[in-house]
Amino acid sequence: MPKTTLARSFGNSACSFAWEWRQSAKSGGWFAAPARAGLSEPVDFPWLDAAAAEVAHTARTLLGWEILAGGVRIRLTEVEAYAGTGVDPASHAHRGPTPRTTVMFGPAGHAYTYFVFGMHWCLNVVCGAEGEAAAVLLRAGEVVDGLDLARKRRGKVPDRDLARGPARLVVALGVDAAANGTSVVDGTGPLLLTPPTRPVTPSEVSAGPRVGVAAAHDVPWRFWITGDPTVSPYRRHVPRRRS
DNA sequence: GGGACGATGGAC
DNA sequence: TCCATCGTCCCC
Repeated sequence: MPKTTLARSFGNSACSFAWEWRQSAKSGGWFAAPARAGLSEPVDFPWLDAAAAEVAHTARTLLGWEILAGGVRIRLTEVEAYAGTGVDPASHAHRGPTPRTTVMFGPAGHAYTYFVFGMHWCLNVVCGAEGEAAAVLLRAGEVVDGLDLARKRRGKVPDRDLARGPARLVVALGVDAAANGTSVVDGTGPLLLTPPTRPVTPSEVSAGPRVGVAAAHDVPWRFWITGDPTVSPYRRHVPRRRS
């Protein structure tokens, strides 16, 4: 499936909606506000292009979609958008392709997994045009099926915490590096992404800065279902203490 | 080849 | 608030 088709299919889903982006004169930070129906999406980021903005659109339309793996089904409640080379300084693909980010530059609808802090795995869905290297980080969700299995994998934690955070979500799904580069849309890999059982409406969605990123820390490309208990807490980037 | 640091999570 | 722990990537 071509990348552009995948992105478009998300946009045409039941949870498609339009937003507009503005910069607050008071705080200087970016925020997103719902736009009138039928209004095309304005792109206000001076350092972003239209393709990059489409990643953010794809990310928020993924809320409510369900990711299935290893007998556990998770309804996505929190995601983040990351754009490609030379566009988004917070993206792994920002400086161009590397061995690690090869998958990001490949076909849409494939999983990009990466190892972080020497101990955790995180899961992205590649999207956008071929070579664009855009991806959506799956940050959190609600376990809607395979609860016992998820509990077994995550240990003794409250159910709301089973997939409350990108690394926790990966553990609950039981996936690792083996999923890297596999399709999440055609059933040939360990992961399968399916449309919402409970659609998410625009009024339910909040947007804000991405968690823990140092660069572009004010870009509101984190999207979550407002008030959902499975959404992870916001934490700003903390610079490493120098020895 | 060295070293700084991270799209985190869990213990205090 | 602190820090485990190691792959990645920049830089010398």
